[in-house]
Amino acid sequence: MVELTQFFQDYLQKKPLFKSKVVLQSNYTPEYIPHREEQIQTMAGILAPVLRMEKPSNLFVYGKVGTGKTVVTKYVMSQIENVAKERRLPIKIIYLNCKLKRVADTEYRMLAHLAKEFGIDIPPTGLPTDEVYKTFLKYINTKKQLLIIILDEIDQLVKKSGDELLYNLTRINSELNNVELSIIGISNDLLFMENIDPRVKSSLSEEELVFPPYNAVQIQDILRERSRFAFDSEIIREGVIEKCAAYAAREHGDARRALELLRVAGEMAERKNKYSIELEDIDDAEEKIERDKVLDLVHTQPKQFQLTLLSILDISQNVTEGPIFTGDIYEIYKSYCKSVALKPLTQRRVSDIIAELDMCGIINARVISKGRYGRTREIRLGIPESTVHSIRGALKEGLSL
DNA sequence: CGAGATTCATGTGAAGTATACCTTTAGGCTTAA
DNA sequence: AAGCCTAAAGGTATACTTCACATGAATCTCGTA
Repeated sequence: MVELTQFFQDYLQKKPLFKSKVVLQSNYTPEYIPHREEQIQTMAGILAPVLRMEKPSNLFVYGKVGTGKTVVTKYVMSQIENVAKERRLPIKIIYLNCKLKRVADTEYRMLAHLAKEFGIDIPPTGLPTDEVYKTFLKYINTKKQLLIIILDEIDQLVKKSGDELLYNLTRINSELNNVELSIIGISNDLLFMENIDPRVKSSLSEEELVFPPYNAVQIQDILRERSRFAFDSEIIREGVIEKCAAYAAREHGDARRALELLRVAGEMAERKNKYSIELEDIDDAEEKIERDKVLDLVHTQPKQFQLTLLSILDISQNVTEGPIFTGDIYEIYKSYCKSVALKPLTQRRVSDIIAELDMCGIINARVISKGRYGRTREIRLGIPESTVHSIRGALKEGLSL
């Protein structure tokens, strides 16, 4: 006990490594966003009419992960909100991430979530979807106002629930007389609009904005800018920023990843009682991020998903080489179900689950034909070999195996 | 030898089922006039 | 008679199952050169 007290004492005595950790977190909206002046300007231009209480065009934002779509959008929105508040303009902006499982991944849930923003409670199930529409519309139509709805990662939603809901959304305006509603769709998938009903397409993307990936130098700028607020200057060793940027640029210029790398590297260093961030901390950070990402994702998934993943991990450890096939997974999965006393799902369902795991990026699955020997998914792990073991361990523990 | 038929192991779509939850409604009970 | 509560009826969303059919290249079959 005494030792622990001492430990905490020491901890507090120690000069903290971080000056401010928030600025490195992914939900932080910085004041200054390097290399996105153009996009900010354009977006501001498109949305400026709201301040005159005119409905701005619907906007569609494209760009790969970590190119600043969300940050820029949120930034512009907060600016608009500020002005609106100052002038007491009845403008309401709602941000909604459609990817979050069990939050907004169906039309119904998206609406329910939207409604919740207005303080309307919609039950998790039971109501007809168009009834929810009516309730929602009726409520927002009671007051004259301008509404901007931001649908982040909208491609995920449409992939799951079809593009009908987009059509419904675009039609909302004609049902309302007090309210003008604009939609900002954000998509990681550059080809997203290709397979969409042309009617919807034209009305939903009246304006489009493309975010190109950052290059390594730009990411360095971003990192420097943020670390200025996050750390004292002497903490970051030579080459650290460069290395973070290089790691992140390796894929396609994912700034979010770069920032996360830097933050976690800081945390690693802090835990090692160091007062500086060195190159090796970045490598540790990379591994930890990968592991945490999967773990976090996995823990929030239903047991069945966990079991399926565990089965995949199992095989990949035993069968070091070569791809994994659905049938093998299903066999192992079933045996695990037995030992956890859980009713196994059908192979049909497990097949879908595997497809979903693929969507999450934990695994890479693709359908191949093995000719005479049938047809199956060829599955490879999408996570580094080094983390497999610890993930597997954590999974087993979580399932009390 | 090569074109077409077969075959395997599973993908995939549609339709059905179970469950959990919703609103509506009708009946019964209580209460107050 | 009005008001309130309850339980049944009728409806929906979601996760899952069942059924049936689709796939597509390795392999087989068999007619032909």
